[in-house]
Amino acid sequence: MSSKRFSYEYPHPAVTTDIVVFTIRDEQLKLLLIKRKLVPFKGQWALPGGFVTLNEDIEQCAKRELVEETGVKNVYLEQLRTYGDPQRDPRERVITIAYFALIASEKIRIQADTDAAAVNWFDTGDLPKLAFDHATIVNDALQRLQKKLDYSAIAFQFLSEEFTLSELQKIYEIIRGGEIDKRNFRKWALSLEDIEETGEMNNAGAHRPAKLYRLRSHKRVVDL
Amino acid sequence: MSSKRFSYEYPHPAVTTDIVVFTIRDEQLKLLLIKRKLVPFKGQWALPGGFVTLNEDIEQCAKRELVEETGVKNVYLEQLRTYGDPQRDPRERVITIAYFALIASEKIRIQADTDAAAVNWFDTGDLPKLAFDHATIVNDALQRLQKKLDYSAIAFQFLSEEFTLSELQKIYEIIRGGEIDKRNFRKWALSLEDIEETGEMNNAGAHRPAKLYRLRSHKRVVDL
DNA sequence: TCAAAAGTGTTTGCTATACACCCATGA
DNA sequence: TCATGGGTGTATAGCAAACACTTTTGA
Repeated sequence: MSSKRFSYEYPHPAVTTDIVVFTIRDEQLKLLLIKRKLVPFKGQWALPGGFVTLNEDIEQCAKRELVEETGVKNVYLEQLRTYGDPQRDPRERVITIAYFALIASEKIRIQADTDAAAVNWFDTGDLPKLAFDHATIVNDALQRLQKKLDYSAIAFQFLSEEFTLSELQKIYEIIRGGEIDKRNFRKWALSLEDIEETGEMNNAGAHRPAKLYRLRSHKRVVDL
Repeated sequence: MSSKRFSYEYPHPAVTTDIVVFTIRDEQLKLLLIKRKLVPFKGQWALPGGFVTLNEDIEQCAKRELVEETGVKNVYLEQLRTYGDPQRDPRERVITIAYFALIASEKIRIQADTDAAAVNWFDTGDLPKLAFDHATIVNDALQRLQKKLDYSAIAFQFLSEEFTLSELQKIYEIIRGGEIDKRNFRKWALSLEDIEETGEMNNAGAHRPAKLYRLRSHKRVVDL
């Protein structure tokens, strides 16, 4: 059988990565999905991802798949969890390492590519039926995102280098799903060690211009 | 080649689980290691673990390997992280899903088995040189353990069903690596929703007997 | 009666929350 | 001049930290 060239003494599962990419846009938390071009689950929406090749690191694989399938790059990426139910893929045993990615919406231009028939952003409150166990993965990612808001500076990943405090507050409100008092929020934000004024102002709209801020540590995720 | 019976169209990495098992004993945080019987790293100390078989869930695999190699069962187990550096195993591409386990020291009777030449508990402050990238994995597990102390009831996993507040305090002191004020600690512990007196006392030693407590939720890990 | 661990409250500072008005700009 | 979002301070309550002595038991 010339199509089965890779042989092992013991059975080996296939290994993939899947990436849960979030952004914030139109005042909503959005999730990036692709429409599958191939079986199984052909035509259904799924997380971008794909098989780990033999000589690439798994994080590299996640980044590569993301570029290949959606055109998205330069994201904040962290490992979420590995899913290994023996039945999770109807083809063969596939273990997937899920990643969790955040990106500022201005940095993106998505485009469907080789393995995807379409790529789109979905409101996290209104997702289509997902292929495989991707609904579970998305749930876990949402929980992780919410928890991490409280003890890390992860929210800054949704903003560009320079941002106003109102923009930052909006991020927290959208992800937490509730209003936050403006004065208390600003007091808290300004007490963070690694936030600083740029000196510039954001003149946008018929209202008082807002001061611009940046992270001193250049958008690294910092434990608070 | 009769020894290579498993063939695939694309290369598949091997997948293992490795388990970082902690306990507390002799007032020290201890880690369970096995001495490798086989190459590579024959004779070196390593985390217990082994290959995922085709039809078992990865968590099942971790539990099975733990029993097989060390005789340890009924542990608290959670997934830590997946490690996939292409060079981490000299034999072939091996991706490992690391787990993180805690057990009360009284519940254990360890014993070396098929794949291990020896099994032993090591002080986490004084570990031998470890095989593969296991030193990295252990470090990650230690960090996770310390962080989780603050926002979960994970420390109870080190105790048996019934325990005294002094025993509980000791756990926190050992893992944090510092003394804690007794009155403040008790105030905090007793304010936890799911701790309750058993009514029994612990008459041990030439001193005042201590009240015994238990967790209402029977030692589930609860977010605080 | 001594040694050894169990048990017990109050004060103080910090941090989170609640809350309402003036400011600067463009249209 | 008006609509829009930007910007600011104080009072209160709840939580974390500091701190020392009495109690009960077995040897």
